[in-house]
Amino acid sequence: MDEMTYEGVAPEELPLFRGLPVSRRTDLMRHAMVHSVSSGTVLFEQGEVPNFQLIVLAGSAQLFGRSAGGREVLIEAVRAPDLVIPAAVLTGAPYLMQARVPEPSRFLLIHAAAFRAAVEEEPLLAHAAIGSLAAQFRRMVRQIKNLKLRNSTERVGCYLLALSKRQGTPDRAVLPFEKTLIASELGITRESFSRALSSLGKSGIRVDGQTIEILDAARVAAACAPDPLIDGTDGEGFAV
Amino acid sequence: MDEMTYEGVAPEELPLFRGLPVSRRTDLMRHAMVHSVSSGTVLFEQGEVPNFQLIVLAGSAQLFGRSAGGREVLIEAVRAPDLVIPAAVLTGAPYLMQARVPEPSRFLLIHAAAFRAAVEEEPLLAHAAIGSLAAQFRRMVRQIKNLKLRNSTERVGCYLLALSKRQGTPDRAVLPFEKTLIASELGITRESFSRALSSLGKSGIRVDGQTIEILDAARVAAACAPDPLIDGTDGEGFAV
DNA sequence: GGCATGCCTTGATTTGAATCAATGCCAGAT
DNA sequence: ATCTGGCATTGATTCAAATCAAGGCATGCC
Repeated sequence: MDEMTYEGVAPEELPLFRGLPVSRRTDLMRHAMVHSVSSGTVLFEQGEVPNFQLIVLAGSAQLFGRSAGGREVLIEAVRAPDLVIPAAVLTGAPYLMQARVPEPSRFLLIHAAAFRAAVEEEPLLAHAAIGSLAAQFRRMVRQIKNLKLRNSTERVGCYLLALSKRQGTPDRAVLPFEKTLIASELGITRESFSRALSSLGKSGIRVDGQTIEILDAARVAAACAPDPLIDGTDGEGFAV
Repeated sequence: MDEMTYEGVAPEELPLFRGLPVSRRTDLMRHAMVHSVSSGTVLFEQGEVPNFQLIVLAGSAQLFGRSAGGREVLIEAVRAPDLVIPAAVLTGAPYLMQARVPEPSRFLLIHAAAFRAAVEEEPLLAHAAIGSLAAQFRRMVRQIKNLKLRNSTERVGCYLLALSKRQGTPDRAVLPFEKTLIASELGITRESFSRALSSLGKSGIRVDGQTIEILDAARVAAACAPDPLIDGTDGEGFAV
């Protein structure tokens, strides 16, 4: 299929809404709309107070942290289906990150007040919000451990191993976005990322554009000490 | 008062339980117990599956991340009254951090399954859990921004400014624990922390043991570029 | 007292990563 | 086909922070 721009779920099919009383769902949908946005769109800026709970129906959003000096780093990518920073929306606190869209994507926007009210009253929604919040919290903890306990080469190596595992291809990994972005996600410069990749060459890694061949995963693991409590994912305990 | 070892709230007075149907509260308390623990106690290890939701009634808990190599860093301190990593308990996923107690403290322990069930069914509890999760998520995001966007001296300077503000003493800050620990929280070595403090001397800071005099907060701020979206706290939106 | 022990500071040195700079390599536009 | 702009690599160099090493200053203990 070409024009696969808009894959993903229809709003009514969201696991988030599964099992919800029909009245509740229609009520929520009255305070909601679907937005299709093109690559590059800024969804919100850091410092803004949330107006909507955004839900990724298709595509993804990238969350950036920016310093006063204008330097910008990728903190997280949110993929469909998930909530975009429920922590800010549910507390009504200003966003700590900017959200941008790296590919054509579709979002469900629910007015913040309506979403908060619905979560307060509806245990199933609360459950979904808790699942999303918990998963996001744990991703942040993993990232902090990664930053504090590993050097840059280890971070890169473990990133590749985790990626290949997630993609189901033990002998290679395809980078999901530009190397510069990945570098900032890993807390290093693009140059250091490039050097880390080439220094992993002696552990059995070959770089070909966005594709990284992993010739000897065991050797990479020996060099980088992957750890399920840092690199793992929690699986789909709570779908949204 | 001497013997102020056990300050803090009584379990029945927890905001968490405020407004809860009495039946629910007694039901929860049947699955709960209060534990008073001495300094140094390990509450749980990273990798363990949670048995209890721990709630800090008095004192605090420190959360550490450990690498395979045995290196250990402070990730967060949880102070009364708050939940200790609801993210792990509510998802049933293994702890990503070890919890230790740095001072005599008192905890309420609620059996994990009972706590999960209660949160599922009781909107008020769900609300409290969401508030705690959201606040903790945001603290992690701030920490990541701090690590990725600042150098070590900036981190130390902003830490001191935030501390003095939190303590209500604009002209000084009292370090809440050993410098080695704070250093690991800030992602640097104790030596670098010490050097950062002395290099902040030329911005108007004097070190006297655990007390740091801030002679000229404006100059420190100029050197370290504090940012409410990194150093701020969200206030007590959701008390637990 | 004297002497461990733990925590911190300071200095010397090394090292990992950032920065600076140049070049290469596309994909898309003309 | 040639130009162009964005991204990536590579090398040279600088710089920040870690590491290594020594000493200081408490506190508690015998």
